[in-house]
Amino acid sequence: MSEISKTYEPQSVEDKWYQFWLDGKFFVANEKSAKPAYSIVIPPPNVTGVLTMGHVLNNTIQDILARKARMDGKEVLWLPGTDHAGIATQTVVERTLKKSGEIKHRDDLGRDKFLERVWQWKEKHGGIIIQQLKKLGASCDWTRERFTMDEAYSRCVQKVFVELYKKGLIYRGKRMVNWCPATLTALSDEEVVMKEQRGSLYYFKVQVAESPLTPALSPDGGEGEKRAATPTAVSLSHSEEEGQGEGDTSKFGPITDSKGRIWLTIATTRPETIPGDTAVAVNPKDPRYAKFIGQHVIRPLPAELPREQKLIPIIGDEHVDFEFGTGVLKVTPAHDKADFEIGTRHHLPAIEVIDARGQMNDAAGADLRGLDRFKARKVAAEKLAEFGALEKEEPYTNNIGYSERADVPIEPRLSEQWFLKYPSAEKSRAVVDSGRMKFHPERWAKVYDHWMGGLQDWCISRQLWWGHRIPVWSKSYADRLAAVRDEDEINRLVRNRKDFVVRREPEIKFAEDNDKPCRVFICVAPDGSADSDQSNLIRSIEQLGFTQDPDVLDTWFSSWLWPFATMGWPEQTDTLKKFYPTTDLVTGPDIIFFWVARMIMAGYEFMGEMPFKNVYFTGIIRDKQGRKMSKSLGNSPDPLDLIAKFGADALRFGVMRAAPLGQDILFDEQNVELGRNFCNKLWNACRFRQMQGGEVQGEIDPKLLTSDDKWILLKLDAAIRELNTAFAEYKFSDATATLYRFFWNEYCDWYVEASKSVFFGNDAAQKANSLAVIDFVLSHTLRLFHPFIPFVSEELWHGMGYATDMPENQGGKTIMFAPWPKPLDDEFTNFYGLSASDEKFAESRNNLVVKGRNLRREANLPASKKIRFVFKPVAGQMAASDVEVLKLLLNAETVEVNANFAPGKNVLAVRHELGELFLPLEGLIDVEAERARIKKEIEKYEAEIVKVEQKLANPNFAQKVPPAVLEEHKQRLGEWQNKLAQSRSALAALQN
RNA sequence: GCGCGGUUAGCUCAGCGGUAGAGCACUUGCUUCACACGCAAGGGGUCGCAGGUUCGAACCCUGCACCGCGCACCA
Repeated sequence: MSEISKTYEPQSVEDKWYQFWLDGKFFVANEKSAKPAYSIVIPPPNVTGVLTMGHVLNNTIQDILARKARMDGKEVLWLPGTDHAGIATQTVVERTLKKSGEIKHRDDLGRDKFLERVWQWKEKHGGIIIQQLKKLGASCDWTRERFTMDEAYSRCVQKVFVELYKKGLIYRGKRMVNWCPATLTALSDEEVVMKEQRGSLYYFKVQVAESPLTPALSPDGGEGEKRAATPTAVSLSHSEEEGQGEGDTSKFGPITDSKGRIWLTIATTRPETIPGDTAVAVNPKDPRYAKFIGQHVIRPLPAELPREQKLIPIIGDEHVDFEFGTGVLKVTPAHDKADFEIGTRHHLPAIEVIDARGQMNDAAGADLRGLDRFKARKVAAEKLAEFGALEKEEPYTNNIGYSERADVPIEPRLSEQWFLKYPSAEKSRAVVDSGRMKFHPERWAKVYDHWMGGLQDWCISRQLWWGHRIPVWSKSYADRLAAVRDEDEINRLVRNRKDFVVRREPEIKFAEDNDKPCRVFICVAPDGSADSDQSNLIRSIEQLGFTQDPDVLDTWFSSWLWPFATMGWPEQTDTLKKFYPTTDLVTGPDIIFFWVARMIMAGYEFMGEMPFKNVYFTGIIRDKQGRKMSKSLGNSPDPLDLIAKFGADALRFGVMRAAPLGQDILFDEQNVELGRNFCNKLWNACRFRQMQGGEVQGEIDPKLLTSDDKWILLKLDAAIRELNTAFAEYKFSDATATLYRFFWNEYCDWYVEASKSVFFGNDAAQKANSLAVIDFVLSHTLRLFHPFIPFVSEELWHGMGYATDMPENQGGKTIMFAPWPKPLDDEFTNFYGLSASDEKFAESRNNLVVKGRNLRREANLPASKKIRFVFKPVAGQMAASDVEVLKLLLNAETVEVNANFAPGKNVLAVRHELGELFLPLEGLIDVEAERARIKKEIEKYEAEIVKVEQKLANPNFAQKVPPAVLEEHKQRLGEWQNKLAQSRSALAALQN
């Protein structure tokens, strides 16, 4: 520290050291190192993203772990990179191009041109978040930075696709998917969030087509039928009075009108899908409706169809809950997941009535055609009302799926997509259940287990352009014979290759199926280079008329390979050998299914081993009011602004202090301010040391240790132990709290203040020894701080000269590799004669100081006024050095030690285990105030004594309590009684 | 509906079987020669409610209430 400024100025320090670390290649991991490995892969942020508070939390923790591991002597790899983030990036680029007026839709550019623009965007913005991480101090090995669309990475994705395709785990199917009408792509179940939505429940009636021929249709003639045929039930209104309360199935039921027609009432939230209904379902056990199974109803929409095309069957299905709604369910296999399943069970046709954009198509009929689905809902209800079929519309709130990203209701839609049956699921589930892989906090293991227990196949294809294009080429043939004509050529092309799969759909049976159309799929892993074998193969199959699937893969289909695809897989690289499985993964619980679970499965499937040993789930950062941080709320501070204002260390420290294990964090700028103040305190404490002059002192002379020296060494020891515990449990907020308490309260407030009695004196040997203690404590403390506040600790490490004291590779060059402090061992404590009684004495003396300061305050004497104290030791002598400390800390003119002091009038007194302290007031005291204070004290002591006495009086207590506890209580009682006696005599003295 | 968190000082949170704690905020006094991004002293809580276990409960058990989250959903 050549120039010693009064306050710490991070701006002038941080960039300098970051560059120094980079230049020194201190972040670079060596896979050939003999040191034990520690590794961590960054959760790759979106390539076009900017740093958020969530990133700050997450990456600070990773940096702390990485830096601590280096100091522990580990070979550390913290592997950074970014994710291509399919939908997010494509949307951003497309929106920007639209805004600039360049295009109206991405089709205007075409796929290749558009992708070119995305790449340009990536080159321009992709570096931003990386630069921001550097600002934060992240010690990633930037020489190994990866991107999920790097060429090598893409090859991994393709290889994985082929392998899973070969195993039959990836398949193509027309299924009900979550369709996003805004982004026009399918989504996985995980990308759908349920949201409450206010709407209406529409009740409408449909006529049973077989009525009014009722008598012939009911062979059994049960209860329900009677009701149906009862003339009193002709009213079409289901008034509320009819029902007998909730769950009363008599509330609804078939109704026969005056013409003998039977009507069923259906409740729905989506009348616009009526044209897509292909059945009406009732529960076969429902007495009201069971007899109608096998009959038909007349579907009211589209209205223009002839009657015979409106007939849809009434089917029986256990899925129908007869307590809910009217007990009659309309079945729309093409637009509802549950209905699709019913449709499959009953071989119902599926009629699509809503198109990809969420608009009604031709099949929806003349009334709805071309309308948006929500508009169509209103129109459909109006139409039903017009026909007299709408019985009522009541307000209704239900949960519906939203596209998480586009924030619009998803449309369940039948669509041909690629699906993955998850591999290695059992092993992946077991590894967490058994505790071999640890989750912190542990409770997430249960969430994980639950999800793993209900795995649904993963829809992996997306109708986007930005991403890994599906490596499958296909060609349709009108009949099998046409396919056979190409077969020889295909076989020739793919002979002796392992990186391909050929499949025909549907499977062809010889002879009889010859005239059915089929498709041939060839799945190839291209390697990207222009004149490779694979490229030739692809060229050849394209010449045969095969075309590549236009879809890309879900972003997470590349992310789930991150822990090994970034390390050179599929080669068995030295990096993989050294650093896989990784040690810790630090991420948010919101991507436990998206990412964590899938990485575990990929790890087992492709590496045969778990990808990480520990997973630390951070909390979610919220604002002061507990709201999630979001751009639209504007409640998300820009971490870079905070760094500019307070410094990166301050931000790190503040966030860590506020982040208890796995709990959400209510973030407030005050946290950062606290961090800033703390760094400044550290700075100034070091500055104080510098101002005492002299070289770094190495040797501590045990003979010259003061009680304060011994105390602070013991406190340092305690702090190291606490920190180690906190690290073992991933409790970073505990760690920062310990650092704060140790450094600010114990070291600065007590030790440094006490040491001034030495520095203001003139015993040179004693001064040198105190400096040696300070240097010992500070050089350890800076190391304890380094993982949390790397910049200021490095600055001070050099500025104080501690670096020069260390071997080159162990702190001599950088604090990054200085060894993590060990708790003091027996040899040390014996040599320096440290014992628990030293600790107790110093604490006791400090307590005496507090009491003395109280006396001064009670007497209303200004802190600056030098006054005389008299100390009457209870036994033996107090060391002169301790008396000096008393004098200094009490800001006393003098502390007179007098074993025979007999206080006269107007002398404030306080009794203490070390002795009595007197403050002669020479007539300045406010007697009344003092009496009031003592009376209050007496009340407190009396209350405490009653509490303890009651415990001791309980006969059970003495019998059942451990002896130590009993003894402690007895002692405590004695202490309170002593204090009480003192206060009483003090009160008496004042009455003189 | 099932599950998971939470409920402790004005605020944010520790404590998880033996004298209720921290930081911030608040009050008072300090331009004390490292630091006003500071120093010193202080006020403030029947630990959500009701039972139970125990010599003893903020802490363990059982219910309940409220807040938050996740999963599954019924039209």
